Amino acid sequence: MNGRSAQRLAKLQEALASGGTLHLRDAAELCDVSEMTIRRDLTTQTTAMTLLGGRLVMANYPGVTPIYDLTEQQASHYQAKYRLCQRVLAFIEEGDTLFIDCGSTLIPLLSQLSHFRELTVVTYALNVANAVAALPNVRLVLLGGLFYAASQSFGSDNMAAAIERLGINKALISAAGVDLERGVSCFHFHEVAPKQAAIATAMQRLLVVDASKFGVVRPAYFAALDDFDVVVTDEEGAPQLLEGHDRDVPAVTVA
Amino acid sequence: MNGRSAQRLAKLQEALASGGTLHLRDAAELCDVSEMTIRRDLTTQTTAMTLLGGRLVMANYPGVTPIYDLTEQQASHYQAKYRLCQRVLAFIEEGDTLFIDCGSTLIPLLSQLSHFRELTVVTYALNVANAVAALPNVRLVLLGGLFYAASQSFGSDNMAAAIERLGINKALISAAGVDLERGVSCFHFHEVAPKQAAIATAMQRLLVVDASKFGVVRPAYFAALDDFDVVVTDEEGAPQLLEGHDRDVPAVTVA
DNA sequence: GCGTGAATGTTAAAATTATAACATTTAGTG
DNA sequence: CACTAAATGTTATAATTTTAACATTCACGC
Repeated sequence: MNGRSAQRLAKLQEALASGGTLHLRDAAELCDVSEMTIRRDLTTQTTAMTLLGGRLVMANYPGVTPIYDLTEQQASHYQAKYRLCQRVLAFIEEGDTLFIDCGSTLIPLLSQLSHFRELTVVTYALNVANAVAALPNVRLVLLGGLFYAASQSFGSDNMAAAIERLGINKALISAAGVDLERGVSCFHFHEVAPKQAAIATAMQRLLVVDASKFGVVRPAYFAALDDFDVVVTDEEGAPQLLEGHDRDVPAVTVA
Repeated sequence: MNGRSAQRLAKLQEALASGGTLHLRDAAELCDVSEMTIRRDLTTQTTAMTLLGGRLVMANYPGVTPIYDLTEQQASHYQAKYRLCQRVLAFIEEGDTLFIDCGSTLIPLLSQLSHFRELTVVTYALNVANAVAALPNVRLVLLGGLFYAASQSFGSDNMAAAIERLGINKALISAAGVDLERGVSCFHFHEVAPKQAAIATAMQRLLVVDASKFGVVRPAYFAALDDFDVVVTDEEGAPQLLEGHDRDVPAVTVA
């Protein structure tokens, strides 16, 4: 509705672009208007900024993003994820070189890695890289390429080759679908190459999936179930789902 | 001092690790204690979390980090950076493939890129990648490798080769030191290869430095001043510093 | 079991932030 | 130049968050 309002917001957004927060007071001063005007700008226009306790922040930054505060249900859903990652943690040893897959499943694991003395993490996901970059005791190797926003990860021609050059100890792989007959699958085709390369090189292969993925098939197939050494999941019934079909199946660990 | 307190904070930190905020109310519920106890945990123990307007956030996340709110001086210092980037913006054209260097100099530029229809950004810096990842209209190519926390950037053997395979239109290079005689330098040696490769391949080379860098020499030399087509800087006196030494010097643009 | 001190809970007051209502200024028009 | 409407400022009030003080519970040694 108002050009000047948009200009102010743009100016403030520049100020925040490099990270940080701006107190409403300072924002008002910077634009030479009253605090109330900034408040109104924020409610009138659509903007990527939010007011959080009197401070202006970029709403789309990780660490602020879900202003959809974790409520009870989400908190309990988080509990499940957390337990899953706790179980994964038991497989990690001092000095390991871990391949960590994209997606949100393995994110809760990352901050736990601070308890080790020295680790190396190899990943092709931006959200994983950001979490690991904050850990001083973990060496981070990011496999770059073209960015795919949908999975917050990178893809490139020679990613498989790059992975195979690394001495990966344990591959932690996530999936969107796991079916005994039709194997393990994900949503995005560019994830297939890195996943397969990691499975091929790693000394130990862990599939980390919550139970909701069982019996589901997704567009991009990337492995058979018995390509994995261990399946880490979170439901009591899961082992039965996988066993007794007179097939080779990996050991199943329930969180 | 207290094990249970530390445990609670750890639990909360897990919850926040994947990004987002947690209302004090929910945090208290999650730990099954009163809000006051969480408050006390936060003040007693040293933690990476902060309370921001009643919400728990990871203090070390970009977008929250400098709780050292931008005050007046910082805001004016920001103004300088902002003007510098505004000047750079004038060189960018629709459809460009930009190489964007690491450091903080070019960060304010990135949110401005949303005004174009289509661009491609090539970088080896994590902070640049994060800012660009949020822009739907910009293709992001991140050159990966081993992460160097000091410069928030990646380094690898074949980075130069990877850069040379890309059709880079304009290289936006930053520096920590610029000296007419002793050339352009930076702090970290792993930055030399990507910078040089970008300078070698790009069709147009822009050196973006604020005036405080003139006359300064840093450990890692990476280019002569006349390797650049344009120098973008922010002080009136700068052009004179560079001209009249009967040498080839690039065009200088003052913000 | 009792006493002790740390940990936690509860409550009230202070400070801050958010909202709403109304006043004032500003830019544009006839 | 007066009129109008949008934009902005001002002020009061409500809601929320923070702080401080004091009460209660819990764990542990005697």
